[in-house]
Amino acid sequence: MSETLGIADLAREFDVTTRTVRFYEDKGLLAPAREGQRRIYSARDRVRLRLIMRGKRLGLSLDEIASLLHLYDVDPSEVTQLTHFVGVIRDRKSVLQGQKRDIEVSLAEMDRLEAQCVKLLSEKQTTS
Amino acid sequence: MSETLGIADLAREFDVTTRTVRFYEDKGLLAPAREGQRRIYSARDRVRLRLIMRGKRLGLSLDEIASLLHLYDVDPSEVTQLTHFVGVIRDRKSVLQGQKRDIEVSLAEMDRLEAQCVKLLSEKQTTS
DNA sequence: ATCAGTCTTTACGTAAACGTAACCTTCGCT
DNA sequence: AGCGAAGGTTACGTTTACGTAAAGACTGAT
Repeated sequence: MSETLGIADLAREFDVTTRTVRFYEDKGLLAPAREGQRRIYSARDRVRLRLIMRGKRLGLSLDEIASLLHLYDVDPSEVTQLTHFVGVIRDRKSVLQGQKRDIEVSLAEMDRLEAQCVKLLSEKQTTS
Repeated sequence: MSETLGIADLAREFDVTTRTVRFYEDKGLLAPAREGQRRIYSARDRVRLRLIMRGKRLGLSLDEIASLLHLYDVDPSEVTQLTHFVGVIRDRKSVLQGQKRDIEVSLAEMDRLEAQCVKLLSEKQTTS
């Protein structure tokens, strides 16, 4: 019983298909080790897949996710790179803050709608 | 200078193409009046398009947006419809709350990364 | 009248994110 | 040795959300 993590294990853990995992590898989002032909996934790969899934829930494209993942890989040694890096991060932050606002607005609307419905329902109840 | 709002006006206002606006009509998301052949958009159409754009920013598919828009149209007279309606709203709310959480986590990570970079940059500055 | 500009319908093209199918290897059993 | 399960590659199919092009209609201005 080896502790190596195969593709099926990983897919099961994140509730995706093996096809999806291989597709992400084609896209350069994952780069598992190989034991002969077979893919072996490390803890780092799991972290990456977790970030990918979060990105997807946020509505990012795989390309966008790829560039975000790349942020974590860049060796932060050059000042120019670092400066650019900070810019990219700030851009993403403002996008995320905008999305958060949208969500809060939508949630408020939903609360209003829900309250209206509940009220209507309770009225129907009492008159029945 | 008529006050009627044509497709180009609407498209410009929301920074989309006319193709997109017509596409949304095909999908049942918009239903503008007609003056002969030409589409005339009302204030209600503008509100709808605004909701559509917000849905898109939240990563919803057009089909999901359609069903949400439909929620606003339903005549809330039937109890069964109302009950179902409330269920749909609560589902969407939980999805949005999850997304909000994801965003907060991501924002925290970005803050961390940004702080790291700034720190590194200031170190490079002092040693230059 | 015509001519540019704006609108219409119809329809084929496309990029993204996988699904699905076909076919081959390898490993652990019995 | 043979068999099934799991993993591999290759490649075509599918859906979504439009882009883009073709070809005709209408409308105001010159």
